[in-house]
Amino acid sequence: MATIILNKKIPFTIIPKSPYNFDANFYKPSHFPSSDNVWEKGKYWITMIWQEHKLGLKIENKGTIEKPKIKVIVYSENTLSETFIAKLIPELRWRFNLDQDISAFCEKYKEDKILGKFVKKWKGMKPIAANSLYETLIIYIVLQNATVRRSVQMLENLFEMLGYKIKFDNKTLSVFWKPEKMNSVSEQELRDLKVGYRAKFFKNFSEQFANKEIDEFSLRKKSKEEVRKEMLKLYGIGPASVEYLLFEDFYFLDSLQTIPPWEQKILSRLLFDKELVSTEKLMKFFERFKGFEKLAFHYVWEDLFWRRKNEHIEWLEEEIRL
DNA sequence: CATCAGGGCCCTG
DNA sequence: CAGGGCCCTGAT
Repeated sequence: MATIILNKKIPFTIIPKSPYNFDANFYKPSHFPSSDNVWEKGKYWITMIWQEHKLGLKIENKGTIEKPKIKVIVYSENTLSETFIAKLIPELRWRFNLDQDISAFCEKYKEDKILGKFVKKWKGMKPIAANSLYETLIIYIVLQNATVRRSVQMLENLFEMLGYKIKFDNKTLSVFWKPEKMNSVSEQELRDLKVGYRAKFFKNFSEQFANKEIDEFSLRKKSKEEVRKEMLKLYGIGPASVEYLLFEDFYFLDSLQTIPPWEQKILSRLLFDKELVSTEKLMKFFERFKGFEKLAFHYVWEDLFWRRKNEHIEWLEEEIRL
């Protein structure tokens, strides 16, 4: 696959709502790595396919948590019009969750005996989608019933067959494909990429996206229960995936209905120092953060994975099967 | 070498 | 509502 070089660039500055924690938002250490994005402290690169254009985004932190400011450079192959950029900006504001106000949460729990230390450490951290809904669904499917290594392998195999490589700002990254493209290949061709039974899930929802039966933009305006209902209709999306979607992709901060087995094991150790605590008890633990149950979960969860970058946590390593 | 479970979900009974 | 099957892999 030939690498497409992106030479044209358009820079601009955008201001997120305060508090906004650049590094904790653009980089989620609990996520598995994907070649469509890369993070360094204060910097982030991601690819995007938007209105037929393959874009490279370089995003830099130029502010602070209290006074956030972000510099964006959009790289492209062809010159982009002003109207294109004008329409792109609101999408970036959504994808990187620049407008959601979480100051009430940070204020309320900064002295909390459980959450206080996490809020102090990660003030301004919130969910960000970064990818489109379609791309996120692909990621959630490769996550299912697989170890990290295999999830990475499946996604990279898919990139190789269906995606593109672009080079900008000295980074070579993958770009996702459009649903139409995945819909046009056979189930067997997908299976050859070692995605197993997931092939039929991919085919199924790629077709729905290609036929415009799913509209991400109207979903964003719907209530949590409506989104849940719509997403559960998708073949291959069940309770665990929907739980993640509601928070990470639709930004419902209170969405905590189920705790999947892997999360259950890790939270049991982390919060209760026990092998296995019932999901009911774990859910009850988060009840005190009314309206912010999942955001509270996120602070505790990501903090653990940030810690993992610097210290060796034996029991955690055993749960993260590579 | 064989067996098994894994960061679920679907389908059946 | 419980439980088997699904794909592929690495661990045992």
